Amino acid sequence: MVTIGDVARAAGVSRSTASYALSGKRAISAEVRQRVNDAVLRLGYTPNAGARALATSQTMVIGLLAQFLEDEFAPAMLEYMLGVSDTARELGYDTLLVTDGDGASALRRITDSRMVDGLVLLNVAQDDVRLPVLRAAPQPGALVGLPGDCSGLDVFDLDFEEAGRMMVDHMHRLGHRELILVSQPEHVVERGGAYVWRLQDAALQQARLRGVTLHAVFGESRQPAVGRSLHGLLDTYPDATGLLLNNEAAAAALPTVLHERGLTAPDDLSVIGRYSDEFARVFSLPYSSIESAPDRLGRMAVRQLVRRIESETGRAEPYVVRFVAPELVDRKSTAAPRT
Amino acid sequence: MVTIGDVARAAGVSRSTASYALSGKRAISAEVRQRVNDAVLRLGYTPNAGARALATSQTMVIGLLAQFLEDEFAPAMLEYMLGVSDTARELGYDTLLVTDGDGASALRRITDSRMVDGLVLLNVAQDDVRLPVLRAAPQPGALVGLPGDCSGLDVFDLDFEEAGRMMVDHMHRLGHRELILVSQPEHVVERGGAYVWRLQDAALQQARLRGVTLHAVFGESRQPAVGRSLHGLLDTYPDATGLLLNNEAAAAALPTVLHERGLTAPDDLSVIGRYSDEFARVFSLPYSSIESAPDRLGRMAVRQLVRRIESETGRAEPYVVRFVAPELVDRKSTAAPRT
DNA sequence: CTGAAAGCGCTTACAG
DNA sequence: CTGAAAGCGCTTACAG
Repeated sequence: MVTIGDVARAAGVSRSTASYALSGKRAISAEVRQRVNDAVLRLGYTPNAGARALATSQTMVIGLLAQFLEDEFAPAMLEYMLGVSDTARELGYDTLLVTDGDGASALRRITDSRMVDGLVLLNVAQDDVRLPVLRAAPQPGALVGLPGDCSGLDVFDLDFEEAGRMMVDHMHRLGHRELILVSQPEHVVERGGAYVWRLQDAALQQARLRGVTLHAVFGESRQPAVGRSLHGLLDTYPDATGLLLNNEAAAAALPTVLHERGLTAPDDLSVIGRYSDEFARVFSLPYSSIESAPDRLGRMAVRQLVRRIESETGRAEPYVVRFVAPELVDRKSTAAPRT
Repeated sequence: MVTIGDVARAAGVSRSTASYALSGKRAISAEVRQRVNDAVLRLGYTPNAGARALATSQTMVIGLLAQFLEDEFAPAMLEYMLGVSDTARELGYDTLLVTDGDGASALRRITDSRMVDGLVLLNVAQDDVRLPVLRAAPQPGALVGLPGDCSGLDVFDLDFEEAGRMMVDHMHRLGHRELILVSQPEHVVERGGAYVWRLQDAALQQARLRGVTLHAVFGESRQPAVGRSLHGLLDTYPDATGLLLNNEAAAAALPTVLHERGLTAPDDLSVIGRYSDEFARVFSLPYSSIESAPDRLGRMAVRQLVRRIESETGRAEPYVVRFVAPELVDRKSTAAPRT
């Protein structure tokens, strides 16, 4: 292994001078800088990450905690992960991916051992057991997903309340008076998936306001249950003319279900989902949707995290809770109801 | 930060004794061991990962290189990633996720700086530019995907040749005499996605052997092109009675396409894909498929990698190239052709 | 503008 | 069975 000592010797300078020449942290004569750079190239020197971390207390790694729970939809998670990983790299950080079932103890392991400079948590629950660990950690943390208690952390999420209202208003404006809202499975709610009820409660309230009947139900997230459950709903509420989906798995399953029933959107049924444009493409989903902006949320979380990591003042800045405004991407799956 | 020095002082022993008590690498009196353990618990000590890495030259991290290319299908990649990450954790390793566009220089960065003890590469191409870098690295590497040159590396992949033959034979046995094989986009082939032609060539040969007409074509991987291309194929080969898919995006788009044409599998068309059971569930795909076993391949790669990392003899063992035998998962999407 | 030295927090021969 | 010391490869005050 070639060390900075080798570089220094080859350049005929001391190790400290070699180090400073590379970091640029103090003035170095042009000639010495040149000799050091030449030596680096000639020997193929790269600083040892562990040694640097030990000396500087900076690892240049951020931890990404992603939980892949049985009843959650993995492909949706991937988009957040890539947003985080790509942004981290742009800002000079590598990403330690943690997918442990037990997120709290994994988090403790990573933070206590100083493997990372900061953390991004995905899929954050109302009363997330990882948060007390994260608050107690010496590293700053950023969340994608709104918990009950945001203290001491930066939080980024879609404005699910507004998304719920938008869905209802859009349908109401077209003339719909009876709608079905399919949320995530009840398990997700029980586990504290706050976005489920944030969207649902707002939608229900808006429906009351507009005089619209809204049947709010929990969906499923795995085949074949998700398909069966959609069939059941359409059987149960035959007069509903619009379908709102806050459930990626249900959205992915809907084309098949509609096909099996011989229905077409928007002729027979108007449909609005809540997922990203990328998700729509990947799953060939022809339904209008509220853009969930996973890449943007991942970027925002990492940017803020790195700001806190890198600046003294950043550490002390007040914590932020930032909501992305929902946007409706029109894919022509809604229309006036059949009369 | 609490260090092993703090633990040693609290336990009234030297730092080396504290270290040995924790590692168990030499005999320690029961009483001292007890005092050290108590101190660890009381102070909440966790070893500093960077310091340990520096002292031992072991990071207990493996690097996972995943390339998300524009014309490849991300959700399929996720399954491999989780197989790797979960297995790594079981074996005591964390996972550094690298998703850089430029895989070769990212790989060099990770290996030169000694951030990882070993590497798993996904999505390996015939003439993968990352392989020379990996071979030159001091850490061992394992591949998921078969390159042209396997020297110096452990390689794991699905037996795509056998998969191609199985698809053709299965259809032939049911009485089909004209089939369409939809592969990945031509870009994937040009970039060296060897599995595309490994399956295709074997399928073509088997078709000749059986007297079956096989139209082998490149598909697309993004909406809306993938749907249009499937429509085009069904228009071009109206007499084909069976469809073989070596293209996850095409499989995901097929339900919608068949719906739009008013076709049903297997009544109007027999279909076999090549994807995992998990993928079938996630995308609600009702088609029989050759199991691509991403989790198993990820596990195998990590197991072998860790064996090489951890044992002296493991380092020296001959390199392996191991193929997973394809299995056909029957979802009742094939039948005798309509006469 | 440059160098000698201390220190980051571990592990592990070397001594006893 | 235990301790004092060296060393892993860096960075960064401290001196000049």
